[in-house]
This record gives sequence, structure tokens and C-alpha cells, in this order.
Amino acid sequence: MDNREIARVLRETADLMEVAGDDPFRVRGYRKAADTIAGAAAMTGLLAEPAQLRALPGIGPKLAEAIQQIATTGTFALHDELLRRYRPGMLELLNVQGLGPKTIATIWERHGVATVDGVEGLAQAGKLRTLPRMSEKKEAQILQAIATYRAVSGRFLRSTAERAAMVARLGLTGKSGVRAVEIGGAFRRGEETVAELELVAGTEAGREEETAEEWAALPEVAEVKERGPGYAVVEWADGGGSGRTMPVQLRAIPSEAFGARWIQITGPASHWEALQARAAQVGMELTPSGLRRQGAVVAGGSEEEIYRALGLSWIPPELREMEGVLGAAESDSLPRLVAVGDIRCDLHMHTVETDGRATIEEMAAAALKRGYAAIAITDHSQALAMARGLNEERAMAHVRRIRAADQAMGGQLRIFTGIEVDILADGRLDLADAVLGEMDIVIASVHSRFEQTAEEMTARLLRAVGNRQVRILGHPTGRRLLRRPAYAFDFERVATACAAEGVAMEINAAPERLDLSADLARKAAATGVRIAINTDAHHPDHLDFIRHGVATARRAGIGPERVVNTLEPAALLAALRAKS
DNA sequence: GCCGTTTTCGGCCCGACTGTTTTCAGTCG
Repeated sequence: MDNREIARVLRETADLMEVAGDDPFRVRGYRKAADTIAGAAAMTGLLAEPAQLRALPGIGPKLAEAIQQIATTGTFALHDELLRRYRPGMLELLNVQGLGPKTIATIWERHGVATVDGVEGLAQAGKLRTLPRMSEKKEAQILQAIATYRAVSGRFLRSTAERAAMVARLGLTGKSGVRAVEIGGAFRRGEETVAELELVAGTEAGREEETAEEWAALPEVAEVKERGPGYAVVEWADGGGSGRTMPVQLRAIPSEAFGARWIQITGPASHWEALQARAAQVGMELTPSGLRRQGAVVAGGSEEEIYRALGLSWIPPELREMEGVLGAAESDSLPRLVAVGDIRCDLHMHTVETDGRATIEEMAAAALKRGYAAIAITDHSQALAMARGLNEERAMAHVRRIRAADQAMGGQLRIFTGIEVDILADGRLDLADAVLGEMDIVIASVHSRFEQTAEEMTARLLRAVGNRQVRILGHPTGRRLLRRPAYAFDFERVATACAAEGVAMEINAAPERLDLSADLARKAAATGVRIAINTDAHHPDHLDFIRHGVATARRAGIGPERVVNTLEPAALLAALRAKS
């Protein structure tokens, strides 16, 4: 049982305690412990020595015992008891936007219902509206939220899938007779969430069956769903702490056919079919075993040679769903896409001053290690009270610390001052203009539920921060990826307004924000607005999320010239300070 | 639940928003 699984059991316990109406501070104790465990290094050593477990912050005698019990048995007494008293379905219900512990408890008390299906049935029958503080309107909202939940509940965050993909790939890399292992499917196409993973292995001739067998026997495989010649579909045990297993499939094929099969499993199916049609037009046949002319293989081992043989330049996977992409590949006019290597700075991150888990210096060290030229420290303003957001006084003190840290870097890395402010429902920013004026970077978060127009929001942002600093309109907040109902937020109009005013828009690469960013990126692509790809890092490791943000930008066809993070520090400030 | 003591229990993170409410409970971040 790894740390993420232990953390999951603790979180589930906390959730159920909340439904049970337990002391909120006690609940928080469990949540805090879960965070600590999830963030802790290898657990093995710690478990051997309970005293070391106790030494972790937020872990006392009770939790140390619980953790040890979970590590050995997968659960513990309180968790079991709560699950008996309530139902596992309640944990799922908490994922429905708008349903909290109190409402779920009330529904259980009045109707004995604790499943998503059950609540949906009650809502459809008009039986929720009679509950306290419920109404027809609320009932409709819940039905909508359930529909949204259903649409995303089978999917995994990109970062979770990546972790599984790495391990699944490593399980074969270097094995005898295995020449290449790669990921395909939606993951390779850069999608923000995926339902499953698809791998292809190129082997020496005759080694396909053995390879699939070896792979299906990896310790992470919870269940083999399907086996065929050189083919395996399994349930991968590591669902990234979600408690679920992830469907993963592998096709092992002779390496001569690797390129063809890789194109096929990368998909989408429409792309493969379009390539087949093109092959047919020029008297060839594209099959999973290669591109053939009159039965003889013309190309097959690599993607490049297949595209070339079809008279096309190689098409980046992120573009394979794009309309008209074959035409662009034929005339060699595919858009140039931003790449991870182009990124020179990360302009949105948090520190221990608010809800981050590292200091300014630690974040700077991590950025320096990545070879970045600049970062911006953008802790929360006071509107996010939960994160101990900064009021004017603390914000100014923080600015002084950031400037001192910047000085101490001796020019190796620029550390910009910054803040993540909220635009409130009445259009105010929640910090005084004088304080905002001290910031090199201002990131404004906007709430998608506000019924403001895009123009009002950008205008407000500009009025408040003037033209002195780099202004970035951040992600709309307030909707977690895997529980988000449809939101009424017009990114296209926001992007148009931002483009006109020289405000950049953020592709927020934090795992649970990525789908909003993707929507933003797609709608902003046509407007010419400048894009900032930022990780919103709360820990040095989070700087790695940049890969996902870049993938999302690539899917939207965004090139390096549109992305402010590709600029060197001086150029960045100059470019974005200038009134457009 | 944990922590830090003013060693034995009080403090812990709280403000904005929504919808139903007739003064506020519930949810969210």
C-alpha cells in the first residue's frame, strides 16, 4: 500500500466523518495527515519505526496507529465503521458539485439513499425539493451536476495517467527482444484527461507473444481483462490515489511495423482513416503492419517514413485531430508549436507565505535547476482566506522578501514580485491599487459563476493595475476538473478583450485546472491574445506540470511566438508593459 | 484529530457567494 493509497483512506474517512457531522477540527486532522502522508517520501522506513511516523507534522498517536493499520490491512477501524454506517456511494456523491456533507446526510436520513443513481431518481421524481433549503431550482442544478459528473467520472487526470504510463513503459524497456515501447492514444495527443492508456511495443520478430505475457505479469497489473496474440488489456492498479484501477492496453508487434501501429493507436480513428484514404488514392494500402504497394511493404518501422511515403510531413500527435491537417502537412505548412524547451520562465507559483509548501528560495532553486531565466512569486491575496491570503501589510512584507531573494540570486535567475488576486462579484479587486502597483506580475483569477461580462472584467483589471505590470488573466476558479458542471464563461470574448488591452491569458497547467485551460486555449487561439503557460506550483515538484500545459497549448495550435514564457526576463517585462 | 503550552485544555482557517431565508445554512475554495 503506497502513500497515495494510505492518504486516500484517510481522506475518505474525513469525508464520511463530515457526513456524520463530526467535529470539523477532528476532520481537518485527518485531512492534514492525509496531505502529509501523500507528500512524504518512501513510507517503508517510516512504518518500521512508529516514532518516525509520529515525528511527521500533524500525526499523533491515533493517526500513527491508523496509518500503520491502513498500511498493513488497507483500512482501519473508524473507516470500516463509517462505511458500514453509511455507504461507499456517499463518497461518490461528494463529487457532485453542489452536494455537500450536510445535504447528503439529510438525503440519507429522509430517504435512505446514498448513491448517485438514487439521488438522481429522487430529483427526477421531485422528491428533493421538499427537503430543507431545497427547491425546484436546486433540484435542477443537482441533476445537471450529476450529468456532468457522469461525463467525467470514468476519466483520469493527465498527470495521473502519465505516472501510470511511465511505469507501464519502464516495465518493458530494456527487456530482451524489446526494441521500443511508446504511449499512444489520447494521452499522446495531449488530451487533458484520458479514459485509458494505450501502449505499443516493437519487438524482434517472434517475440510479440512473450512480450505481452511478461508485461501482463507486472506487479502493477491488478487484473488481466483480455489476452490475445501479442495483445493484453489490463486493469492497472495505480489509479493515482483515486482508489480506482486504470484500463491499460499493450500491443506488441514486430518492430518493422512499429511506426504504422503507433500511428494507428495514437489515433484518432478519423486520422488513421484519412491516411488510409490518402494511401488508397496513390495506389497504396495502409494497414497496421505497414504501408504497402501491391502487397510489398513500402514503409512501416517509423512514423516519419510512413508520412513521407504518403507525401506528408510528420504530424505532431496534438494536431492529428485538427481539421485540414493533411492538407497542411502536404504543403508543409503545419503550425510551429511551442515546446517544453522553449519555456524560459514560470510566472505563477505559491510559497509557504500562503498555501504553498516551499519557500521563495526553494522554488527559485527548483527553477534554476530547470534552467529557467525567471519566476514570479504570486501568492494569494486576502480573498482566499482559506489559504491565509495576503492583506496589504503582509503583501508588502512579502514583496520585500521577494526582492531580497531576487538580489541574492545575483542575476542567475530573476524573481519577479507578484500576486494572485481575485476579481470579486462586484468587480473590485481585493487589494488596494498602491499594493498592486508594487507587483511585476498580477494574476487575476476570475470566478466563472459571476455574471460579469468579459469586457467588464478586463477593464476592471486594467483600471486597478494600470499599465505598470505584466497582467495575466488567470483561470476561472471555482470548479475542480473532475466535478465541474458546465460553466457559462465566454473565453472567446475574454480573449478578445485581453488581446485588445495587452493582457495575457493563462494556460494553467495544474492538473485539475487543465481542462478549463484547454477550453480557454482553443477559444483564445483565434484571437491573437498572448498566452502565459504557468504551473501554479505549490511545491518545487509541481514545476514539472509545465509539460501538461505545453501539451494543451500545442493541441490548440499555439506557437512559441504567442507564449510570453518563451521570452527572456527583460524582454518579457518590456513586451507586456507596453500598451498595445 | 494534533499541537503547544500560560502542562491539561483551548485553539486550530475563514470570507464570499448562493438560494432560500425572513436572518442564515450550506458549499466552495
